[in-house]
Amino acid sequence: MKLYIPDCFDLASTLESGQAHRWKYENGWYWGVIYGDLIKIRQSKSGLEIFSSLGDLEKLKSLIHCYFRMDDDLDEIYEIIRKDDYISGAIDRHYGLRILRQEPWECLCAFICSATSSIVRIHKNMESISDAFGKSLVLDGHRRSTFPTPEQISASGEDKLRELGLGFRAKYLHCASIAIAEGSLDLGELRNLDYWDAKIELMKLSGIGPKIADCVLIFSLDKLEAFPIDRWVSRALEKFYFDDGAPNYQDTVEWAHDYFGCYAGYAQQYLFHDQRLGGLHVNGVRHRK
DNA sequence: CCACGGCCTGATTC
DNA sequence: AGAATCAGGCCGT
Repeated sequence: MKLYIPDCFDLASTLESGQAHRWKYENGWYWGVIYGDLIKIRQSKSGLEIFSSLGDLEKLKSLIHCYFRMDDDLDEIYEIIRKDDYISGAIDRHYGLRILRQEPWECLCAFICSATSSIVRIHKNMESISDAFGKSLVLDGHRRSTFPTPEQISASGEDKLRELGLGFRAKYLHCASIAIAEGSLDLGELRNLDYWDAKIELMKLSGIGPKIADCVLIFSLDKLEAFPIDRWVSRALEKFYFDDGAPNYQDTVEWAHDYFGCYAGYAQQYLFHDQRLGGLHVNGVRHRK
């Protein structure tokens, strides 16, 4: 299937800016599982080419539109957040990077796994969880698994998650799966709350602090003012905006709202990605810090 | 309110 | 090679 897309879209930087954790790049194609469907996707001059394991193309078309937030008017967003030369440079270097609208439960799990971990390990954790509990899918000889439901995970227990290599995060993930399976938390409902109220609800879960809550809110629950502050963003803020060190987490988020406005989260994603890439590669050579 | 140690374990660094 | 250090936080004290 071929899909027309807005001019302002870059598949690679969108999928490789650390928001989503189950995409694999191979020979020009990105492979991933969304909405219980294994798909492969690539970008060409004319649009997106997509192949699906289920083959319901009309449905897939609207899901892709939703997942990549094609309705976001990036040029308008850029205009609002382009407040200075630093953010402006980051925007220009990663033009077309979109925030994703991921499935909330999978997104929550991924960021529970992210605590003091590394990207590689998060990806492995997510694959192990899927392979252990999910449903098998096949496309062009590639086999992947769906991400399991809260019920599938809660039925199994913390020990199993530890065996899968989650470490101390196993308890947090297991608790979250129970909370959602038994209905004491409805992630989808959080879309109806405002940013701060939704954040409070998420942080009632053990193991979910302000940073992970912000990631779930921005990457899956439509709160584009969420402003996750991790090491990388913190580094960018101290380098460009706070000579004497950034204030505490919440005050910094409020500062971001005042400074960048309602799309502060988009600003965060560009700062994050730019900082991470800049730190990883200087003159094409990988180095630390 | 802030500072600190501990938590699991695998990847990366030295 | 083998040992240390670090990695997209959070919790309890």
